[in-house]
Amino acid sequence: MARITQRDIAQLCGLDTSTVSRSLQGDERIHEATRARVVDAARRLGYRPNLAARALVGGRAQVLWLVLASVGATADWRTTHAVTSATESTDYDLFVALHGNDEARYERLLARLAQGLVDGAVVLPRRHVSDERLLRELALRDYPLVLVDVWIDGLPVPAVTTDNDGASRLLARRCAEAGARGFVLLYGDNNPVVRERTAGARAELAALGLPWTEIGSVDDAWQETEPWPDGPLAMLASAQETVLAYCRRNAGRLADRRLVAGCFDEWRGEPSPADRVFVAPQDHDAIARQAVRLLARRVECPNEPTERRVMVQIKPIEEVVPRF
Amino acid sequence: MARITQRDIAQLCGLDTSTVSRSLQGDERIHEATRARVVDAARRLGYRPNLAARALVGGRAQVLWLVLASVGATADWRTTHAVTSATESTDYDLFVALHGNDEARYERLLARLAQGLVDGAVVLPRRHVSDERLLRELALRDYPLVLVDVWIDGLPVPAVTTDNDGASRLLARRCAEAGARGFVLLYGDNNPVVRERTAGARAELAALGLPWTEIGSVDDAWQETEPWPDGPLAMLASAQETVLAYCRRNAGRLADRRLVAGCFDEWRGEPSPADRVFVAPQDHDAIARQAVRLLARRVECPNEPTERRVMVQIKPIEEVVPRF
DNA sequence: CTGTTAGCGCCTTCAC
DNA sequence: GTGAAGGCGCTAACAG
Repeated sequence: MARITQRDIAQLCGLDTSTVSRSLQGDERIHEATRARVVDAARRLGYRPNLAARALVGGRAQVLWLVLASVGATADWRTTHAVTSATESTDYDLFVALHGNDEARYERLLARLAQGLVDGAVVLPRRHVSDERLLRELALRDYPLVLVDVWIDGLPVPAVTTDNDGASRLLARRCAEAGARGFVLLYGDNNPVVRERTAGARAELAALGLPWTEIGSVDDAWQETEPWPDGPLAMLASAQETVLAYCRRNAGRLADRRLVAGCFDEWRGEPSPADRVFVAPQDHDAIARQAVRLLARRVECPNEPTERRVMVQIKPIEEVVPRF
Repeated sequence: MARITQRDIAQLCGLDTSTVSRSLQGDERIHEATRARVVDAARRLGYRPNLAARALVGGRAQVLWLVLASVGATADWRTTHAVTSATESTDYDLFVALHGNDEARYERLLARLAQGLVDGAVVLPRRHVSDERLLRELALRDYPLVLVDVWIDGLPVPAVTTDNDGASRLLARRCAEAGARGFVLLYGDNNPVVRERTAGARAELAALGLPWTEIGSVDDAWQETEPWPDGPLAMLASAQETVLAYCRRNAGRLADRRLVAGCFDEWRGEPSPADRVFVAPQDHDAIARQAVRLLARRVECPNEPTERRVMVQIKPIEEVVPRF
């Protein structure tokens, strides 16, 4: 695999390598005939520019990474494809770096970021992170990073996420409009995202004057400090699974009440204990586009101050008809 | 993001950059004290080697790619994770390059391969390939490539695949042992893999003296040139879906016969028209390991002749109990 | 319009 | 044991 370099072309054409370089870049100043000769020779020789050399001199590799644990879950590969597509329209190439939640692999990957072959990274943070030392270190160096879907409190890295507050309010309102008279909030408080969803629902329900209870774990039962008005009960959660698990655990109490359910992203059409089901579909494509846009800008204008958080609206809330 | 280079360390320590370079590589000849000083300074300054420079001088980037269309399908992300893990134990890092069956993206990706930032690639060929010009071109240059799961006739690139012939024979035999007296082979002939599976089953059934028919498309009905012996009928295919589709289309003819089914990889426990179901699980982990091993060797010993095809045995055939 | 020169960051002879 | 020098392939500033 004898590597063909610009020098080979230069020799063949009786030119200097710098002329070859300029010709290949389509430099205005080069005589059209010369350029044609060079380009032709390059093609004939099967010349491929050496990107390592280019990255070295340019200080840029025109490469972005998507760093995430794995691509098995639906949400993960959707994001993966969305980010890949979003990068299409830029001057960058995107590659996926998987760490499989393995500590060593994660460290190794992040270490590679600041080593000249990657200009920036979209990071899907691990769910149960104890120590984000490495991300923090990169952030300190102003290495271009963008988080998606989730953000990490205290980490000075921009994040592109759903407007969880707004989405949660919409979802609660739709359930109220469907007649719900009491609300069970199953978002939990494991991370900033679900806390924001809880807060949104809370605010909306307060405004509507409807009673609610917040459940930390699907195993907890809810309390009505004073009896709630008659009428359907709404269960709101991030995921379908949570709603179903809760209904299963509290089948007894729920047996004689009509139910409404609301969750994010999708309801996969399993038998449902709720009469009506509403879904708030996150706009993963838009999130990916924004993330890539933000990242590219951070790479190209490192000094420009950057938004700390970009909010993306959900797609219109859908009502799903569950199969029985 | 002022990049720290070996020169910074050299200045700080009052040494030459070459000494720094050697110290950082753990060169034997360097005075232990010097080495310690250098390593310490590097750590304090937050030095990260520039991999573009290293790739340039070394001619190697220590990077491998997995090139595939997408990671949505189960088989694809399984392979992705398997290849990622298999690379763990090598000196290479692996990144995933997705082309989404988009012609332009595919070309751009393959073009990048021979450009100094990637030492070799595991390629999961596209299913419906008209023109593998680019792969052929890379192969011609002896660029290190390895195909997995599938191979392409006439393409001089090593492939790591299941021993489809052997697997298919085993599957046929198990169905015969379960009492099947007639066989419908639904593998089709779209690609070399399924042709090999057809051939394997054919050979086994000939040896067992059992009758079979080969169906090109699930829409075709089968012919018994002379009536088959009484007893259960076996339907063999690469995927569960094919078996189910065929049974659906031929529900009438099959209604009064007992059925046995056999397929590759998995049977996802849907209601089944067959009493007994056998699955030949491909060993994706082993395939990935072999592929990475082969690729690494091709990168490191470019002149050494390479195996054209590596066959991996399936895992033991499983009987699945379908839910009704 | 094109050649000369210098340098990106690192590694590797070759000297001392 | 360490320094000096050269080069990997490419680009950019400066000449002419």
